[in-house]
Amino acid sequence: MAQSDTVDRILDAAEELFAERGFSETSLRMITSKAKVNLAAVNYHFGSKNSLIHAVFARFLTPFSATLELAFDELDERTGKQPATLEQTLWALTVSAVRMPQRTEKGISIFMRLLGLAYTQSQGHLRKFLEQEYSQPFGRFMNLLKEATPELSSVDRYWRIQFMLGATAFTMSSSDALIDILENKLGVETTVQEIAARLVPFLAAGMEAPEKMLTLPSVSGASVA
Amino acid sequence: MAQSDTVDRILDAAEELFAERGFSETSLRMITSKAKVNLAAVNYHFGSKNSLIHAVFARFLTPFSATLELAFDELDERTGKQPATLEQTLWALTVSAVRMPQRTEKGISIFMRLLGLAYTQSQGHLRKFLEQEYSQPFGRFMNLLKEATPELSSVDRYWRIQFMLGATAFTMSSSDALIDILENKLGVETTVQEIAARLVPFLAAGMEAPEKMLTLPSVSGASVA
DNA sequence: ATCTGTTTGAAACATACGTTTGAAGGTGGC
DNA sequence: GCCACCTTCAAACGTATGTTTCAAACAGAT
Repeated sequence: MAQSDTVDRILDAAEELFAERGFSETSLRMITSKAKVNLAAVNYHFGSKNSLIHAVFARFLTPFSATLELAFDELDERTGKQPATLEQTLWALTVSAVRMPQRTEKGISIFMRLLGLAYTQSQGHLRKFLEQEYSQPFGRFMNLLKEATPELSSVDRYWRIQFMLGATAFTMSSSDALIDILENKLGVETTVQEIAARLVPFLAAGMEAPEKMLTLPSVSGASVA
Repeated sequence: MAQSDTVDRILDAAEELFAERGFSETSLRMITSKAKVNLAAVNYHFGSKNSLIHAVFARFLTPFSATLELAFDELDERTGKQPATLEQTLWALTVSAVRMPQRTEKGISIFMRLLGLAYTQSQGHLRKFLEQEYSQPFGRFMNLLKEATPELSSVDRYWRIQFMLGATAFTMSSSDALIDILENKLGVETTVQEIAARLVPFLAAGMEAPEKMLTLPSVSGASVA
């Protein structure tokens, strides 16, 4: 029980601290002291701080991508020959994320926040690692989106997918703070699951909006259709 | 020409590096060497690295918030007693951002990326600084949004505003990379202005989506409406 | 009980950071 | 010309970081 204990304690502490403070802002000493583990243990078990970051992601991303593949399989089966709808596709993704086996009660929000950080804090090594490890389910998701929105031009689809990713990553990456603000302002308590459930209709509606292109006034005289 | 030259050179270099790499990942030595300025100049002219970050934001946020107030004034005048529509409000914001006097051609994307970072890299001091300096135009924008979406519950409006902010900040903050990817994939060239023009209909549609709340399956049996 | 390979521990290493110092340059006013 | 002030410069300071070292502790097998 020696090894796995130390390794897991490091992963737990690192996961939480990374989610709270970001990668650069979290030192190995913070991690090891929170994990009640010797400083050298990180480099012994993981080799480097960057590899530790990869390990933190792999620990939840690998089961997640497996769950996701199953959900997509199930979706393919259910819809048969005709393509899945946009809401079905988004919902499959959401359900997979929410259903993930959680280590702690904050598991899901840590998960989301880390994904957001991965996208935002453009750490080159992390992006490379994620791309080469999890490109398959990602590509499959993209294909489903394409089939679900045949009326969109490729260019519009491309940008709207970015908008979706942004809305999701951004909101989820600050979900804790945003939940607190809402509680203080309106006295409403919220879970990450509820946020996800609100997000899906928003994204689907934006994705399926008519393709009217507005043109920007070049200098003056702002008028709106 | 001595003082202003050094100060501006520092601000230019800092702005670009912060946008590229984030705050913690950018050292004063990188900034001063890019600006071809002595290391001590930053602490001499700005006092500290944090104050430099504030100065970088103030330099573009102050004129922007002035432009924005004017755009909102104009909008109020044009719509008279009845509230502005959602698209009008978003459009006023977009036009103000795009019309900002640019120092460089990349000005607008740097501007967006920094705003995104400010939201994401939860640097306590930055958030505090922005809140107390620019709360007025922000609050005014929020009020316009509220008037434009009277059918939304407060909670839904709150979350959908976060979704909008996320889609915008995220996309704009990576706009350079995303534009490159699109060019390589589909051979289409894009400007930041075009992205903004595509963003507005997406956001408006998402904001005005019907408020159906989907419920998440707790354990198994994923079925979608 | 002893040996072997693995894991922990305290300490040190080299490096990078933000900041401070004090002298040297430069500039305008008198 | 001299003085006062502002700005630049090279160097150093103290601290924090990721990583390495090597001896001690431990575990399981023989």
